[in-house]
Amino acid sequence: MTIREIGNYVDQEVCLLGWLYNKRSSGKLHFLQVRDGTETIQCVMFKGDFSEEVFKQADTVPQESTIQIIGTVKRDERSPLGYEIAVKHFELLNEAQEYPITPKEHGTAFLMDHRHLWLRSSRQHAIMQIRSQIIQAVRNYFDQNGFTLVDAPIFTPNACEGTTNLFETEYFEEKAYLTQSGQLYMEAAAAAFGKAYCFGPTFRAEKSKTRRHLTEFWMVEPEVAFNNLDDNIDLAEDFVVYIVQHVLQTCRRQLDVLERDISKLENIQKPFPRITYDEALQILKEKGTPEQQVPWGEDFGGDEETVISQQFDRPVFIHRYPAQCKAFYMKADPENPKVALNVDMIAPEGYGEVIGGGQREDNLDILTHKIQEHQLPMEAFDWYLDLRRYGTFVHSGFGLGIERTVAWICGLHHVRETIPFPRLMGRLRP
RNA sequence: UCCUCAGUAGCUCAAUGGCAGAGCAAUCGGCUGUUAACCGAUGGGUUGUAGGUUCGAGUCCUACCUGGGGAGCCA
Repeated sequence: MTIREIGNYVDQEVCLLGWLYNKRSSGKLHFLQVRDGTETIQCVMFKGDFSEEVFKQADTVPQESTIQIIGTVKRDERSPLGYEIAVKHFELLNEAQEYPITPKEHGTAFLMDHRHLWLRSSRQHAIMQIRSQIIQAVRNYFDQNGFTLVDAPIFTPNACEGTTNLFETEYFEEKAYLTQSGQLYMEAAAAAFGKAYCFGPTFRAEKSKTRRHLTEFWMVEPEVAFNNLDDNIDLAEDFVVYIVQHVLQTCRRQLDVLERDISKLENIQKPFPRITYDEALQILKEKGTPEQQVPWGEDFGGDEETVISQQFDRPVFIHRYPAQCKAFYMKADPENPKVALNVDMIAPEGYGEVIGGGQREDNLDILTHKIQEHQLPMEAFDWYLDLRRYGTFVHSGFGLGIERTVAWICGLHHVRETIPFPRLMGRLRP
């Protein structure tokens, strides 16, 4: 029996193993908030039902002590869960030492130092359950739509985009880097399986300190043979709607705990607006401040993304950025080679870029030329160029950042709360 | 890397250059329906580190360390 399924046990006697989350006492009555990992329930003890010692003990149990409760499940409107347990038997299995996280407020640094304990708190508990459901939705979606899971390596011999800082590590006699994307490998997978995706951690050694950045984060990256840019956007749109609807169906209580505005999520239905980079610049011209006027050719910053996303009540796709600010593998638009066939998806409410992707360059000569142009080591990409030598094909894909998606769906201010043990610049512990 | 703010009790924060304090937590007592319960009492301090100015520094100055917020880059 877990508290999550307590509704099936009304008026029955149950045995509950858990931890004391909080307690209130009223002289002849104790109210114990007990959590078992699934939920928290109020357990009520009347003085007359217990010996002097046991009733006294229950009043002095420290927070987070391990306890066993035997009692009867009652429906009760006064209890937050709608049910409570009338306790018949109380046993202290382990008395906890003084618990550092109290029901009062704490600072971010203190909570992050105690992340291993903070995960027990109701808000963090709700966030992790939503994260788990988001990941389940990701897997369901691809599994049900003919994709094959193809795991990409974490050790890589070279930078696949070259520019950003990578974590370097020793690999026997040579240097290796922690992956920043599985994309190049997914292109190989698309040629082998048609529809493929990978899901795993990625690493960026950038010394960025913002609420949207982690040094280690999880990314899901589908890649599909014979999809062009429009097909790719269709896929991303369908995928995001599926994830949000799945969370709405499975995590109502958790969204409640987080006080998330559900109506904002119910809005997330097809179609999402699709605008070009040039149209996005036009929006900034009309709605942005003087500082937010981006000259053609430059990428948007967080503030600019927010201004653009505020014009819409659902995620917005921005496509065809200037090729000069995008990676070498992006295919240029045949109708205007100055722009790339890429797409970013900006989440609403200022949550920023959640998806980045596009159609890949499939021409051997053009791709070779671009690698030279970006001054990347040709030998590192020899295997990658093989994909254009042996049956090249139109293909597209994208990467979705799990933590930013969780932050958006949960309505959180900072991505550090969206992953169990965040890795940030200057934070490696716990 | 740059800009900016902060560091005082276990936690969150006060303290005009002049006696280092409150709420919560802890400990003890009270209360028969509490919802961050409430009421009373008790204990709790190398004011981030090193130096300097001053009769006197938590407070002013210098350097360093740590953390928060923001920027660039990105998912």
